[in-house]
Amino acid sequence: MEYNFKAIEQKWQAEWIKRGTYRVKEDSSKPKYYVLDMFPYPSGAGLHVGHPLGYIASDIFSRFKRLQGYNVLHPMGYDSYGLPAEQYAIQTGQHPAVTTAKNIARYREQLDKIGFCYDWDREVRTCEPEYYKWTQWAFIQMFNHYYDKSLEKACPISDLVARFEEKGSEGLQAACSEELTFTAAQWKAFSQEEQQQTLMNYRLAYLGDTMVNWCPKLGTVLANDEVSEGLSIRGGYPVEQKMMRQWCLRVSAYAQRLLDGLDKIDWTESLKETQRNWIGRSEGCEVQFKVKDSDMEFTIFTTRADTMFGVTFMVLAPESELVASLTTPEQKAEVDAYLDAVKKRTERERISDRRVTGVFSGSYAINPLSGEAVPVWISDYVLAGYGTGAIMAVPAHDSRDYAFAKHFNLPIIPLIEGCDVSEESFDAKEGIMMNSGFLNGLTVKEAIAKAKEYVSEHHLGRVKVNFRLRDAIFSRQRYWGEPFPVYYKDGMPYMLDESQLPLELPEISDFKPTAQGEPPLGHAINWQTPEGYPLELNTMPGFAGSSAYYLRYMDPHNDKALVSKEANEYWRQVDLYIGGTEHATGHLIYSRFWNKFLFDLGCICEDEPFKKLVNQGMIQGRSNFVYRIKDTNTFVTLSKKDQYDVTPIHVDVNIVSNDILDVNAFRAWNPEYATAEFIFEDGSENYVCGWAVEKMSKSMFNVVNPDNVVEKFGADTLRLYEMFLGPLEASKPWDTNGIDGVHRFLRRVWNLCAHGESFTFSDEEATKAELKSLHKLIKKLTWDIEHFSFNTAVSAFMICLNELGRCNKRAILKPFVTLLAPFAPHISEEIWQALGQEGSVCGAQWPLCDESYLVEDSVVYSISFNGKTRFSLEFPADADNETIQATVLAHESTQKWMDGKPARKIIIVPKKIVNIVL
RNA sequence: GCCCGAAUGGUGGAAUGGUAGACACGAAGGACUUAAAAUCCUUUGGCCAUAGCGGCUGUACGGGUUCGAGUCCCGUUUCGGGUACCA
Repeated sequence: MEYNFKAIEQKWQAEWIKRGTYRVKEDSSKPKYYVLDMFPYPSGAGLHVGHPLGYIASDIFSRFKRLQGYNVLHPMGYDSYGLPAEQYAIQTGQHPAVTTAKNIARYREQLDKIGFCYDWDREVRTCEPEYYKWTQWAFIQMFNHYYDKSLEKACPISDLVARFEEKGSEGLQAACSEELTFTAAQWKAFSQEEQQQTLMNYRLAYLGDTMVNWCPKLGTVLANDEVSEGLSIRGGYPVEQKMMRQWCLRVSAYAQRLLDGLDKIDWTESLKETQRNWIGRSEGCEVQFKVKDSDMEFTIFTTRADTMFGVTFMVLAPESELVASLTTPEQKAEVDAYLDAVKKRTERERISDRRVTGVFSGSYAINPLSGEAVPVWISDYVLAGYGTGAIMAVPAHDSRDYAFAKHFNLPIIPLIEGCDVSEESFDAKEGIMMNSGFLNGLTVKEAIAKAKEYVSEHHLGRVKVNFRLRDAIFSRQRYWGEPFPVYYKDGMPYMLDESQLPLELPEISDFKPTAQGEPPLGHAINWQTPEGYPLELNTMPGFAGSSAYYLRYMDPHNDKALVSKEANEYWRQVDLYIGGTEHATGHLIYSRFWNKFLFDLGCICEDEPFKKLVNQGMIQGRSNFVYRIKDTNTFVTLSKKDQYDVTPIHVDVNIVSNDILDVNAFRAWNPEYATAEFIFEDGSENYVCGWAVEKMSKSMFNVVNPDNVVEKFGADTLRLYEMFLGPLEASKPWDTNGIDGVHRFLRRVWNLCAHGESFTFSDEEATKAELKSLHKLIKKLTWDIEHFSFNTAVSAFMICLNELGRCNKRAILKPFVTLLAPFAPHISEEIWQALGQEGSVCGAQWPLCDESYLVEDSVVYSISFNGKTRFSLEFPADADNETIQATVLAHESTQKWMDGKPARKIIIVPKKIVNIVL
């Protein structure tokens, strides 16, 4: 009876569906555990072998927890709104809903073949109305709330209105776009429109004029995390800065809580650090500078208040509103020319070309500490969006200011004793202050504190904490996304009533912007409320649907709430989240924000969504090359390629096995190579290919599809092999060179049980040695799985099998297949059944380790001299240190090595080592 | 530039400060077989020795702590990831 993995896997996959093996219900009699994968965007290319890496790991973990008696929630779904489907629609005219459904079906088929234990009854798709109803609902809630900094939580906007009616803006501590001051009387005198505009300044979802990343090629704005180095992540098109009126989420209101929350969760330090940098808290102060010969003043932000005596000029961002008011008539022409030049440069040019540019505004500012007047410049090295869009420049102690000062010949005043600023600035925050009035003689740290104190006491400014984290731009000028539950009346936005949700995405046939430049929804017929008010034409971005999907899995069919209180209080939060690091500053920030907001509303009971997070590494492609001798159709094997003038050519990795080319398949691969000749390795008919690690992509012919692997070796082999490849978190190339090893392992397991045409098992009792191997395995596996060390776990099975030899005793095999079940569920089920066990191995009990089997009878000690091993001696396991010492010292080899000298020290450590120091 | 992370045989990779190279691939040799596949056995870091025992050396490089360092500390190099005028 052969190991017919194909038949076995089909049989059990069908059986699991029939039995509903993986269906899960809330069950208060069992402890719960929630294991989640980052749900995929179903792309047209299907899954490649890199995608299932994390899914396999989480599947093993889920099955393990289940065997340990936990009630495990392990769902899967699709992030099914997004740009690629829409780009494809523009190119081909195929409706995104159609291609998305097709892609999902393909993904499902591929996932099913791998034998995952998902509860598919809980599947969610972000593009379905029953799902995005709750995305829209959350948006309405954000619109109707503001963030109260004194209470450190979101509060209803009606509270804010009541407050304004009572005492205006006095004493208000709320997250806002700009600080406003008005009295209750003024508030009451505001027109309806003015009141609404004022409230917009505080809402957590607000319509704001902001600098956005505009991608002309995609015809939409993008969030900061959707742009990298001036190019869009999707498609790699250039992005430019543009002022637009957009829906935004006030994520920045939660900056401090997002930062503090990191200390409470079990994520890798590096990922937390990435988030900390992205949030970018910096403590400093705002200082007001008066403009010379004018009653104007402006505010700057600095973290180095100690360097105020070294300010030799000021710089404004070109986009700053101050530019217009501070530019003098004489300088106007020059400034306008500069602003024009800056505007023309794309983000990408600004990044690649770091030339120092700038222009003098004509105005001077008065240093509030020294009273001196310094020129105000305008330069694009100052960003409008951070701090106040204006800085004080201290060229001696800031490298950017230094470069600017050198370029424009501005003075540089050193402030720290002994520093040399003739070649470069001294940026370090250390040393003793000089040239700094009342700060002289203090260390930099002391000076920072003192200067801050001085500034606040003398009302020159205030202590301020700034964050780098920006509000999220939430509008996309695209079709394939959630419609906003928003309509406009007299130009003002209003939210639909909750009873009108979901607002379904209308059908359109043209996915391009309208002739008037409106988003594609402008093509929709009757896109208005029943009362005839026009609906919002933008749609929500990709991260909208993925920000709370983990909550929906808890209660996916509830049409009364995102998640019921009971379901949420049972499942609470994701215990283990597995996914890639690429979401560190996008999804993983937005989800935390969204979760904290819902927590503030009292909808959910946990403040953080993902308790533990594990990042799986990327699987890269391993490309193969053949070497064609120039101007011929002859190909030369790897070891001889240097003897010829050759061109390396990518060859499809699917016709290469262990780097050996299937030459017939190669001839058939491409008509061009039909008549190819080969120069083989010496003494064989083998053509050996070269290889390189590259990104997995179609153009490199290195994409490996999991279906092909399943077809050839079976799902159990794929699962084991992906884990065996190396540590889960490490990036590694896909390389099938070792897959025979794990496949052989499974066949050996099979062959233990299968003899001739049936299964035979021995009923004999297990020997002590067999039990020892088994319990060693139990102990190691339990530890390895809990620590996500799946590669060593797979090795542990192989070691155990080597030790067991040909043992086919039921007493050993039953626990063995239970242990194997999380890794290779299909073969485990088959053997479980053959053993005559009831039910499914998935419902069995994880075996417990009996440590007594692991106790050794005797222990071999290595005897070392000065740390170098010289010989070995065997002792009974219970021998005490004194006996060991005495025996070792009396041994003739010891006498030889000690050569009559007394030992200085004898160290016996619990690892079978005796070390003698001479 | 800044912040992380890594570096171990021909390859993927093991190793709570305690016999480095587990496990697997590949390779070499052998058994079985008409043959192939499959299976099984032996060897496999390097150098030296070899009838046999064995010896030396070795975890990117240079130092240090320690009885003992792949592991901890300091410095250097290389590679990978993140981020970038954030004042």
